Amino acid sequence: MDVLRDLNPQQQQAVMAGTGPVLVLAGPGSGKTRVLTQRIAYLIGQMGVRPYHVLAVTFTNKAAREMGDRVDRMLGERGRGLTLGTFHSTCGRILRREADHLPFDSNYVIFDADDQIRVVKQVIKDLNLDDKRYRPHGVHASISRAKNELLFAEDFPVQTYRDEVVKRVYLRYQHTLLASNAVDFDDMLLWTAFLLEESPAVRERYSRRYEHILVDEFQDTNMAQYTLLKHLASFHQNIFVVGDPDQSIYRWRGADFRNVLRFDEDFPSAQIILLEQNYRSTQNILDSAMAVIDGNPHRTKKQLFTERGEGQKIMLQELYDDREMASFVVERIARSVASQRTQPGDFAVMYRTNAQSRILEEAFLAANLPYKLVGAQRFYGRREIKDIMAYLRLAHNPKDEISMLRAINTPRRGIGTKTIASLRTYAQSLDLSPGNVLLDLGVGAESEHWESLPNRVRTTLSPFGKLLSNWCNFRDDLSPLELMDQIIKDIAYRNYIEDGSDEGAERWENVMEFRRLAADYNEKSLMAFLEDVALVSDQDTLDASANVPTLMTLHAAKGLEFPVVFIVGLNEGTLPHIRSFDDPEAMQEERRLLYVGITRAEDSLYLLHSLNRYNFGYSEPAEPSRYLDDIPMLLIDDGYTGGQKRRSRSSIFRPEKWESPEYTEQVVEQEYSPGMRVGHPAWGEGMILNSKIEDNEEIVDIFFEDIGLKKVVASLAKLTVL
DNA sequence: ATAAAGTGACTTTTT
DNA sequence: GTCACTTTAT
Repeated sequence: MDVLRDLNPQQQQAVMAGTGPVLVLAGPGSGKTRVLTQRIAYLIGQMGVRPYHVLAVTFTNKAAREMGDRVDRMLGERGRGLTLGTFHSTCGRILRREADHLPFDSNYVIFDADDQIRVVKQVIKDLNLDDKRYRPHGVHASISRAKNELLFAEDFPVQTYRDEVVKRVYLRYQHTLLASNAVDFDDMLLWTAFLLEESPAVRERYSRRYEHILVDEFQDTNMAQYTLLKHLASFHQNIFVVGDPDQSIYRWRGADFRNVLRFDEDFPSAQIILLEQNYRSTQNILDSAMAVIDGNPHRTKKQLFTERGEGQKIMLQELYDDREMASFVVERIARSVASQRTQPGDFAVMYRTNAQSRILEEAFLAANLPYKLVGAQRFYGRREIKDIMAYLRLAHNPKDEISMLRAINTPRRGIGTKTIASLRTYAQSLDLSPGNVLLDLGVGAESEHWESLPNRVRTTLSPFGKLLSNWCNFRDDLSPLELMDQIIKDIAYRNYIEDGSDEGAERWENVMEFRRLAADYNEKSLMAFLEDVALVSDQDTLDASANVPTLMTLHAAKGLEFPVVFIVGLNEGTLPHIRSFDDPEAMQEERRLLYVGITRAEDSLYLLHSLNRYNFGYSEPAEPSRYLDDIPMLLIDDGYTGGQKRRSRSSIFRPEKWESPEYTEQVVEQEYSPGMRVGHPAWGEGMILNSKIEDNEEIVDIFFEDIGLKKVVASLAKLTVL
């Protein structure tokens, strides 16, 4: 196979490894996707394995699609029939097929993060628990963790009183899901692992079917995923995994990079292959990445190398605050593009938390430069999309209680909390789902439930029940798009959403966009549409076609590469994030996160930190990230020779608009002096401690009674002299 | 039952 | 500073 000529010896060794377990430890940019796809091509093209017997799993749809495209290019027709998908979609398919062995039907719906929290909230309310003491997010996190550890509610370990409460919530949570004929993300893995574990016949069937298993990003697997892989490989041990423990960044989601070590123990005959040659970055970038990651204990050091040469130094820049950081980024990009050396699409800006994106977006908007932001939440999380989804889901599966609760009074149709409560209690007393009672009430006085319910309740519910039963009747004869249009018309959704405001118009635009997405499913089922929408990830929404800079979190950046990378907010508290401070394991993950970010860069890397960082909308003094100290000076270009003034104040960057005539000609006078008392709209009253003019701005230190010392720019803060 | 006004948590990362 | 949820007034 001549493709092998393009591979280095280690890559070739991996691609052509014989049968049995193989562990490929692949550094960043070492061509792991190529190895995976070539391996598939090798198995099918050279070893005569039928595509039907090959299973390849990834974490994102995008990665799966990319691999699929590459395999397609190499094998064409010969590759048809290969199973290639994310863990969740693969499990989803198995669960639908094997629903007979499971406590739900094959037309189950998938509860997304938002639905999961809603269920927990509902349960906490139903159990009369205090949602201040037991925060839905926290309780859900405990449940999710348990599921990832393959623990059902019945087996939830109880050591504290809180555990006891969580267990009760978990039991009822799971009950609600099953009554709704629903599974959550964690369940998809959990039920599949359970199925393979409990039913030897099913296990054997799938293990024989998937004779060759390939896994991408293996370091991100959790216990459930690892277990199900082990079961699938139980008959043949033909499991080929690719991963990098240094790029494990999903610990909070249950991922355990120790699965890489476990693999070696569970499959003692495993061949281990190291890929260390990097084809992406310059040596300076790799050296700084290694300098950062070497700060983590207990790891096997990797020696990443490239044939690309040293390249430019790492650009380190200190700025006054996040706003200046954003302006700096935009300015640099604009200048670089203007100089014709680069294209807008060559740039990526990465940050630790989503909240940091806003200030960047504002800077791009202000400069009139287009950009794209990675994040599905922006679309699928919108109220109007969730509303329509609730209706579609309800039509598909009337048992879905969460969708029922959302749809029943959106738009308002006079069904309030009281009415809903009596519907729920009544349904519960008969062990029916509220949706089914609702459906039946649609027929009016003929309904078997009619006499049992108060007049007010049944007359308000009946019309909605009628609507719902209509949709349920249509659903199999209509395409997802036609059903959506019918629903939108029946509930007069446009009228509800378009209130004349710009926001209303935008919402309706989103609904139209959602329609276009549904139009792709004319030949497919409503179920397929619902499943795909539930399983899209942020990374999947990235469209590579637009030639504009990309903004994303460091998490979303994994697997991507860009000629120029900016990592912003390299401050203590942001990266590493303050929430990780007290947990050594979490701190190691923060470091890996930066490692992932650095290794995305091909040619240029900017590391930015600021003297002040915004937190909850307040600006407060900030320290540079500790990780910056780990990067050797000689790799760094901080705009000065020798790096002496590395963190000096004079390096503060001033955006251009501040140098516009109005600002530069007019000299700011010092208005405030120590001892004066002032009022601030948000922070209350305070006393001036110090005031000085800097870069034609008056910078005032104020001690506020309520929140302590703050540094503000007088012209921006709306101060009043008291 | 609903709209308006007030309160409090929230910001880590997502299939 | 923002969101979602709760209380209050209509």
